[in-house]
Amino acid sequence: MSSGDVQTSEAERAVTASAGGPDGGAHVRPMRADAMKNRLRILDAAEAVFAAEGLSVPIDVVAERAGVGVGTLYRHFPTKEAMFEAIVITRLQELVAMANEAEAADDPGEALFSFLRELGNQASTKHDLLDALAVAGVDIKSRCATTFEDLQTGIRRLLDRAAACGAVRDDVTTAEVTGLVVGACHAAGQAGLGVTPDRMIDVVCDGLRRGAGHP
Amino acid sequence: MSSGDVQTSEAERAVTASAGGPDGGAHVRPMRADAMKNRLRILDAAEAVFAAEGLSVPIDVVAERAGVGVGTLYRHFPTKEAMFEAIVITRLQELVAMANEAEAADDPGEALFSFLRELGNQASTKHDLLDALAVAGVDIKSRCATTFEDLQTGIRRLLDRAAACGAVRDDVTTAEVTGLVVGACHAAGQAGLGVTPDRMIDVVCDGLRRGAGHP
DNA sequence: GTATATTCGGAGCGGTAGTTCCGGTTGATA
DNA sequence: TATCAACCGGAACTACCGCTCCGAATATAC
Repeated sequence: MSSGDVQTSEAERAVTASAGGPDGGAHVRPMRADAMKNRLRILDAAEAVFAAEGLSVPIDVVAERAGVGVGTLYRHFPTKEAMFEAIVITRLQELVAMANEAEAADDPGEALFSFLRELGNQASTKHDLLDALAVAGVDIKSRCATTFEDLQTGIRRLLDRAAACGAVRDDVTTAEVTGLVVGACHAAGQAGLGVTPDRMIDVVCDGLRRGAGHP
Repeated sequence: MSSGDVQTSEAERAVTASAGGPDGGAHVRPMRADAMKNRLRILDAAEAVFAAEGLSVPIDVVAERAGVGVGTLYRHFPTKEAMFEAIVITRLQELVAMANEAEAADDPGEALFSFLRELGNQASTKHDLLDALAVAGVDIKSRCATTFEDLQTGIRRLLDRAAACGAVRDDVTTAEVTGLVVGACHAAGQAGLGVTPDRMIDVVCDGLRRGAGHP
């Protein structure tokens, strides 16, 4: 249950630190006002642009949208991937929290299914989250790895609980379920064939229901 | 029913033309022996490399594997995409033929499901096919478009037939079914999480079975 | 054997994208 | 207000990739 506290670097938490007030460590002088303003603008721009275009968007686009030069951008984030992680990790945390909440629901089956639907909504709305989930497991590097494992754990709990009460089949893995949902979103993301992930996820949920073994 | 005859350019069919013997048109002198040998080596290398690495592989890799320079490669194929199409289109044609065969099967439901399983096998084995199917509908350009539409039609027939006899639900589209299968393969293609598409496609098939309306 | 058109090969061009560097600017401090 | 460290901006550097170009090599025809 280490999903609550997150590893954030000194530089990045400086925003909330000086925004929320003086924290314990006084040895780091607060960030300059213009620097902090720019940092927030960069984060806003990055969130919007990454959500709309995904990870493949050039970094200049983020800089332009934020009204900032690329140099400024690299002052705040050592690399493009670091910036990407800063955005994605909060999205993952939201999902983790959602999964933990769902665990308290009465109907284990419906708890799993509604979470999967929400996962589909998020993944098809935020293109960067979709990208992150699609390659999760490839490059296990980055701070996202921990949070992603938390998400995996949360989904596994939902899945196990639903399987234990016979709501879904018990021979599917967490990776397979997430793979199906993320895959559906990936297909839905393609323009030109007018497909929404909703019905595809319905099909997946129905498929999970079928063949449920021991009630 | 135009899935049998395929549009091939003059240059590309020259291989089979001069290999099989003199054809009708005598105004085109047969390709030089070394050129033909290289063309075949390029096609072999391209198929292997694209299957293993997908479309994103640099063209130098194909050239190196074929033991030729990139200049030679571009002599035979005007662009990288053309080479890619030359490989993918035959794969698509195989799938179209498979879909047409499946239409003659006794059990419409099982015909659809076994085809989807085979589609999954192909897509997860040949990485280039997966790439092509994943972006099908985005760039409707290229000669693949026609063949891809043939494939869509074939799948639609299987789907309609299965829905008509009540084997599967009747509210899903062809794009959704292919999206689910291709999405599953996409997830399975990620190394590190050890997932095969088989069981995911099983889940999809079960999901299609459920909610079948009018038998 | 010679002539010639065809083909080969890979250095190089142009464009893209991530990252660095440094002169100019500006907010914080006294 | 004056001083200075921190910060800004974008030109430039590096790496990569698709593609072109042209002198060298060679298969084919006579």
